[in-house]
Amino acid sequence: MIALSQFIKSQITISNEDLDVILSNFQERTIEKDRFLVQKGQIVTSYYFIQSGGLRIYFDKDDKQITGWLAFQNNFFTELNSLKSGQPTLFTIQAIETSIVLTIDKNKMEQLYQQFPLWQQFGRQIWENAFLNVVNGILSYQTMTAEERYLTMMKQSDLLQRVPLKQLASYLGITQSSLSRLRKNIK
Amino acid sequence: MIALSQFIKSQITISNEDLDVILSNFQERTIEKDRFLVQKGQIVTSYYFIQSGGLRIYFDKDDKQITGWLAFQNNFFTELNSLKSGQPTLFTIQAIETSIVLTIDKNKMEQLYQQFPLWQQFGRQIWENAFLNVVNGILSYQTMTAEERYLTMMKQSDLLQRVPLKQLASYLGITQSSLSRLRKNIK
DNA sequence: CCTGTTACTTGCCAAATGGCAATTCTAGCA
DNA sequence: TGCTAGAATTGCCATTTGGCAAGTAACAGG
Repeated sequence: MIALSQFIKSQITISNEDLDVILSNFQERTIEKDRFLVQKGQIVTSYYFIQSGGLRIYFDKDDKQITGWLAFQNNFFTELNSLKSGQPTLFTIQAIETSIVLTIDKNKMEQLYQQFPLWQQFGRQIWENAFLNVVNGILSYQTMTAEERYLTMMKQSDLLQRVPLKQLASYLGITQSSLSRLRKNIK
Repeated sequence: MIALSQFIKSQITISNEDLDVILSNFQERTIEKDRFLVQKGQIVTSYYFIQSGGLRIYFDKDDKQITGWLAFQNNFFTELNSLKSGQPTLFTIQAIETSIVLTIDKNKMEQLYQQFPLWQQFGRQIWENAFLNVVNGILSYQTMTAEERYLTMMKQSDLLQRVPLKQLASYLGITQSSLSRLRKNIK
């Protein structure tokens, strides 16, 4: 759990003892490429830290899958809607590539929040950062062409080279054919 | 500050004594229609609760203003990028309509976080909710046409009736003429 | 009431994107 | 090696959106 330790320490100043208590609440889980961390209909009860690999979150619209978000290693991730509401999620979380995920139950998380005020601060900062990321996503729709969004996205992770085109296309808000044509122009 | 009290109580269970201490750190400020709460180049150091009215946040792209987000009464709001980084903001926050805003300095906020762990929880929940809102915004770009986004947006607040068309257009990620044409079709 | 400014609409045409289907490419597997 | 299913590309055409400029409407100030 070195990656997670470092990540936490980059956000808050915490003693090793407290850190160990916190880390002991995480469980390691390996998700093979293309397999699922969460499937639609399930109730999401955990937060996830991506130790290695990458995940995509998508949902079914009509008969198509819409990729809503992509997350890569060293990030926290979950489907917050279901987690907060306790309702079954509409989303599926799938591994882009075999990934190691550290999971922590939301009840444990709440418990740690109470136990360590510093951890509550950590949680707050995580969501502030997540918020900033998503806001940038919105801005990209308001100010960039699909082509610019594509180029920007590809810089995020070289994992994306191996993601099927149609998954990327729906993430960019365009169709597979359009993305294919865009890509031809770029070359 | 009744609106704020109610808002806080809807999020956390807090004693009236603690609540009073917290409320005493907020300052009321009235922003006339079209005037600015924050202007680009300033360093944002406060969080804002909109007691009444509505605000828009925009930035200059080339010679145009891009409306990045709209916020209405009973919501917390700030430009988090500048607030967290301490760098001058690229954004301007303007009153759509004369608004009463309760401001709290980020240092005071941090202090309260330390003093009341419950308040830290409040802060976390605010950002979780903000995150959810913005994620829904992203989804609307991935799954809805500009027309659907327009109709959805108009349901948010009747304040929007009075917002100039071009501000709405940039928020939707389209041009003013396109929105004008859309609107004609809808009628 | 006039005037100037700003907001909004519209026409024209170009560019971007979508929808659909046929074709080509690719990678895994018998 | 050859087959096959899924992925990606491409062609054709319709629709949406953009860019620009001209025209119209709304509104505030003198």
